[in-house]
Amino acid sequence: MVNDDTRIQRDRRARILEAGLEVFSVEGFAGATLDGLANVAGLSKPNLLYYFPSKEAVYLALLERLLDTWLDPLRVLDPDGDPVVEFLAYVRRKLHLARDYPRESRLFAGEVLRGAPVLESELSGELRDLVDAQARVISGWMAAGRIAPSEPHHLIMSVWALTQHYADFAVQVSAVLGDARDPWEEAEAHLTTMFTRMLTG
Amino acid sequence: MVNDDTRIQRDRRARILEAGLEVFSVEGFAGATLDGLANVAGLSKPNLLYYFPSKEAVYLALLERLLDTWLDPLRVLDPDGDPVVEFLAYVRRKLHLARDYPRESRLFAGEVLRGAPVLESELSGELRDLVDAQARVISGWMAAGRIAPSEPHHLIMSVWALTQHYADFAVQVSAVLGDARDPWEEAEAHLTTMFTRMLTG
DNA sequence: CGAGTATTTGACCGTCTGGTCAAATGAACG
DNA sequence: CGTTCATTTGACCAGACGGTCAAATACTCG
Repeated sequence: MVNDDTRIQRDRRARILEAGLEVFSVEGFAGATLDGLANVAGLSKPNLLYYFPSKEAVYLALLERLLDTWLDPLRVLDPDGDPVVEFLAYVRRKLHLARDYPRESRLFAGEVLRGAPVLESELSGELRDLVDAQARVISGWMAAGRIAPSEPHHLIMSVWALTQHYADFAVQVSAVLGDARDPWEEAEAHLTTMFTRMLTG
Repeated sequence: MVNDDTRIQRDRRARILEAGLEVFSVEGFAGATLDGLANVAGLSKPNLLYYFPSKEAVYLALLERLLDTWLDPLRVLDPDGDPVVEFLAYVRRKLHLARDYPRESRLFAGEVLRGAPVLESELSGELRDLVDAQARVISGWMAAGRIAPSEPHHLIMSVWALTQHYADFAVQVSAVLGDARDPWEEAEAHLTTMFTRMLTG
């Protein structure tokens, strides 16, 4: 049989990964404890270790699953579409990803902050290739005079920086804006304005 | 006597803070160990604890010192200057701060990522007040039609996000750009372009 | 049911960690 | 010189941590 995972195995693994996301994204890898992890997952510590061989294995499994999801929005840039529309759609997709999956965003941020000891190879492999490819699409648009010129790699990184900021620095954003305002709604308007002006020169 | 710190005390405290910056900014608070800290500082562990009562005290002292430095560039916005020049100067100052003090940037990022348990009060106090004040200056410029309209708080946060990104996610930036390019030089050009277009509509 | 397998757990272990303490060493100064 | 205070250290401790293990319990299926 290809899939000999029992119903229980799938359920437990899912609960552990969910707990890992919750815990690692706040406490970081070093700050998280197996006991805490097991607690959140609703399992005993040895029981958790029955499904994952170590704390690091949980962390690794999470990061592995993460990168794909994280890069997905970038894959969809359509070279034949309207450049401004296409790019703004990308910005919005990325912002919504940060809004809907802030724990994933923080997990990723924590990993990269610490020098990306785990993700390093994927960053200069998969990530770089994808960015290069999309940068070429954007370069094409610029060369055709369809959007204002700028450096495509930095343009893409700007999207990451600006969107993830609202998830990773949520506490700071709240402190600055106050509790009455909706950061995400305002962020969408702000980023739309910002990138529209950036692209239309 | 007002200052009864000996020469040795000043030297040791400085070395410990320097070591703390080095260690905390990479490993985070939880990941750092007193032994590691003492090692980097060139002291024995009990000796370090002779100058700071606990690991947390070192971390706290670092953060306390940090916020002021961190907000300084924002204080200098001159309402009577040319808006675009003033704002771009702020962007450049902030970018240079990130370039010259990446460890401080990462320390701050790590703290906020974890929910800012230590800095929380300062964020909704000192930080918020300063941002509000400068946001009013920018609002004034917009009302006078001297720069294109946008939401001032988000505009300021955009500067933070974009500049600190190059320090906090340095590994990722390097991975994307490759080793041959100079991220900081390119960043300055890119951010100048971006904010010029943003401000001039 | 019963046999066999999957799952769960309490008890345990070696190591690391933050922190203490008493004793040793060093500097300053009359 | 000797006294006094500042500094440094090796030895130590209690608790937390990651992880193991053998035994107990639940589940599956003939």
